[in-house]
Amino acid sequence: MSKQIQAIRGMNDCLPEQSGLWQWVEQNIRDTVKSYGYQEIRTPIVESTDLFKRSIGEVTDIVEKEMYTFEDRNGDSLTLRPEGTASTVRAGNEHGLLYNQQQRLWYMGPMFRHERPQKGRYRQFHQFGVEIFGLPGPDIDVEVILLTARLWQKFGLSDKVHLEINSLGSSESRAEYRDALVAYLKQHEDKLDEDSKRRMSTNPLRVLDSKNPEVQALLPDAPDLLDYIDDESRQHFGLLCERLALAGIQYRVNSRLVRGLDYYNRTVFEWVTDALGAQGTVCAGGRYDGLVEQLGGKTTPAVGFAMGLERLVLLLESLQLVELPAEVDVYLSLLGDKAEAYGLTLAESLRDALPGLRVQTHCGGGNLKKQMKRADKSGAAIALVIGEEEVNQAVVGVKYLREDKPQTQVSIEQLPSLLGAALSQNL
RNA sequence: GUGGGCGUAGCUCAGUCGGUAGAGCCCCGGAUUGUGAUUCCGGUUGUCGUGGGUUCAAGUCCCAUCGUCCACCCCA
Repeated sequence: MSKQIQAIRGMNDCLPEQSGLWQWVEQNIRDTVKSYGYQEIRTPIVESTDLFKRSIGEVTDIVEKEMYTFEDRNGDSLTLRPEGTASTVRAGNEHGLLYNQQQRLWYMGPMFRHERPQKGRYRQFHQFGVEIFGLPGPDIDVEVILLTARLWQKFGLSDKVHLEINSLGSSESRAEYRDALVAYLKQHEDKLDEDSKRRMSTNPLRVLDSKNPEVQALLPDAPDLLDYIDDESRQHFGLLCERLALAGIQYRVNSRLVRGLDYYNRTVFEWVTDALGAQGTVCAGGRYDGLVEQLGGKTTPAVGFAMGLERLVLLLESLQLVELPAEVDVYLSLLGDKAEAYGLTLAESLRDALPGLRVQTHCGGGNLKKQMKRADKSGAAIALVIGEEEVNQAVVGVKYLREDKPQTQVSIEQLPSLLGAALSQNL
């Protein structure tokens, strides 16, 4: 036997056992964004490397060491997208969707980051995201948060996640704060660990969410981000908080919440769970009013978020909140050549008569015992039994696999209405 | 990129002091000529991740390597 080829590290197969839950999640997401009037945008998985360098920030880990970057045959540097916002903005600029317009867009699909895999973090992972353009006010910030809250509701996760919000202010006030923070940290440099010292030069704000207790101990006396934000941002943030409260959304202001990506300003938020180990952020986003211009478009306010679908699915699995219906409603057991030939066309006519009915036809022959085992395993509520007798008399045996009802025999004519009534909940 | 745990049947795992490889589940057959899920009986399943080393002898000890999981970093 030759050596088996395996999937690439950190890239997972979605097996039949899991695909049902994934489809359920995806369907709920599609229904939800539809109910807000958002439109889908689909962009390529591969983009110019420069797009991500310019948007995410040159010195972020994502760009420095986590991108799947390779050369095209003509020497261009291409990258498998590590997130969805940059591509959306690129497409929006390229097709004139953003200038002087309002857009409420969503996307869902695979993203790629070359990190060491661990629970809730994979090299190919999937994100659902929303990007809104042309709306500067806190009202739309509230709307996208409400949309996420509605999703938790649908998923039965409302009491498993909590919302943290913050404002980063304008890019100017953020820079001011950054200087103040660095000055403070410099005074206490002897107490900082290696990571924090490194962050001080690369992304000082991220020292704020260090997990090192000694570093954390320094922070209560450190300058507070919310003291530094500009008046307009303060007002924006005040309205955001007010309207969230009005909408009945529980939140916690966390003035140490910063986002890793460079392009955020003003509102940032995170939905966090403690049920996923170290990767507790299941959804995160914020405002990025400068990015469209940074990528060559006209100044356009924007806000959005991304949700990690693996984390979401992991959460749903671990809490066992979702009970999916069986994949099959009716299993057709066929005994003998005559019944086998007959069965395939009968199944087709049932699918014609009852759209939505899931019929599985037994293939491969075998005795009835074997076929009933298959029927049971399929999850079907009803097994139809057809042998030569039944074909000759134009009847079928109807056996109920999930309830205590005697097996009956009905004519072919009556079968669709009987199935329709028996399975009305599923159809 | 750094640290730690784990790789034995399709799956979950046991395997003592180094002495010729085990269980449960799954699957298959039978008890029941055409009736599942329950019960009983029988059966199949192995490059012990890979390569090297120590040894009379390695699943077991040592080294390397690959894979995987968890954590750090970072992020959804």
